[in-house]
Amino acid sequence: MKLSPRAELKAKKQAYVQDEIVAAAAKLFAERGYRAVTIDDIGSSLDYTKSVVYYYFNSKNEILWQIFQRIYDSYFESIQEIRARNLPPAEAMRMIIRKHALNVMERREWTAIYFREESELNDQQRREIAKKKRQYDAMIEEVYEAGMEAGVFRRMPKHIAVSGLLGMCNWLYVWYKEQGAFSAEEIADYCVNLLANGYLTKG
Amino acid sequence: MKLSPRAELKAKKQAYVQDEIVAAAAKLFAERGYRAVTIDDIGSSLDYTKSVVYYYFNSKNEILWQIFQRIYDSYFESIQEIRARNLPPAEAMRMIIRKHALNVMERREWTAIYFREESELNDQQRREIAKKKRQYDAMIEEVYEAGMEAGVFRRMPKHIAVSGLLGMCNWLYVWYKEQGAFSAEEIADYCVNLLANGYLTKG
DNA sequence: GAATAAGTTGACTTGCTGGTATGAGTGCGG
DNA sequence: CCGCACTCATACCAGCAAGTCAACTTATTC
Repeated sequence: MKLSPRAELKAKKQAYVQDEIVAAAAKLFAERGYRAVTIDDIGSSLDYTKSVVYYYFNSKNEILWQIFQRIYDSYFESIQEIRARNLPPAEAMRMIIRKHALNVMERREWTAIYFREESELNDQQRREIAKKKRQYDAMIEEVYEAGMEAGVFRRMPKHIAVSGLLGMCNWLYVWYKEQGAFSAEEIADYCVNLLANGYLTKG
Repeated sequence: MKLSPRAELKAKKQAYVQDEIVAAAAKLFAERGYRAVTIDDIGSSLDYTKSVVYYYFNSKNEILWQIFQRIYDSYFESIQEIRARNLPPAEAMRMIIRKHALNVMERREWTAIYFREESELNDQQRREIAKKKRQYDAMIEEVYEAGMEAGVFRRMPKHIAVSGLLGMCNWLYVWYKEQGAFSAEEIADYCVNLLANGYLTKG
């Protein structure tokens, strides 16, 4: 599909402003919760009026939906990339956990929305997200299964294992602070180690 | 302070109805989010009118605050009790994790509210809860510290360790289903084991 | 059975918020 | 220099939800 230079320019600007708005909205949603944030708030935080926001988006829900899609896609790609390398399970799992933890910390706000505001989506959106979450988990469960078969991972229901492992990482969105004493990388490494070997020093 | 028999009866009934209302509210808040639930909704779910709810509570916030206090207290007591036994760190930590995980699963809905709706509290309430959360974590960090000094726990920043351990447990409120294939006890045991020894089978 | 207290009702107020209508300013293409 | 598309502001509306209130009903006590 060809676009006139004019239309192209328009598309580019619109994409830019949309990004701006989504980012501003995400920040506010994460702080105060979706319902507590008004379109006015979102606009004001960028020195726009409400109608600017409505010019770029049809509804508040549309903004939220964008956040969900973008955050999910970025998570999905990260894992896809690791899986594509066909590494042995132990190596793959280590990288997945590390990357997942880093993603959570780097995108704290978006992640918080992703986990907290699911009930604000409509039925269809919720179904879609639920499906994607299952896909994401399933990818990692496959790795866990392979690890168990290779005898290198603890034998346990893979769903519980993966939910547990990801759980520790996901929780980072609650307690990780950028200003903290440790960098995201350091924390991610601690998590990987803790999950891989446990907190006990046996031997 | 002495109460007349009449006042006593009144207090008893009020306490009962308040419990009912708080429980109903918690269920709805957990499902749909605090802001999305109206006082009418809460009342209707018990075949009361909105006015009845306002007869027993002064405001919507008061209901939420009750939920926060009650859930925190129950968590706190569990840990207090374990700590009071002065067990060796490895034993204590195992019991703490197990009990914490069980608490999360048994009180899924209340826990969800506790973690999701903090932003709906006012400043003073938020400060109070933040303080209590720090206290709770600090108790467990002490155990972790003792374990490190005894040489039985992996050396790492205790705050990261405890946040990680509790994180896996806290996340249960997201994925644990009562109807699932495994009981809360089984899942708690898997978590304890995974956290203590890691997912790798070295040795 | 009167007096008082407890509990309940439904209509009302009030403020807010998502979304719309309309039109004014701006700048590019011709 | 005109006209059109694009961008954005102002004013507005409809609906909703928290909280209030005075009146009413039901228990309890003496």
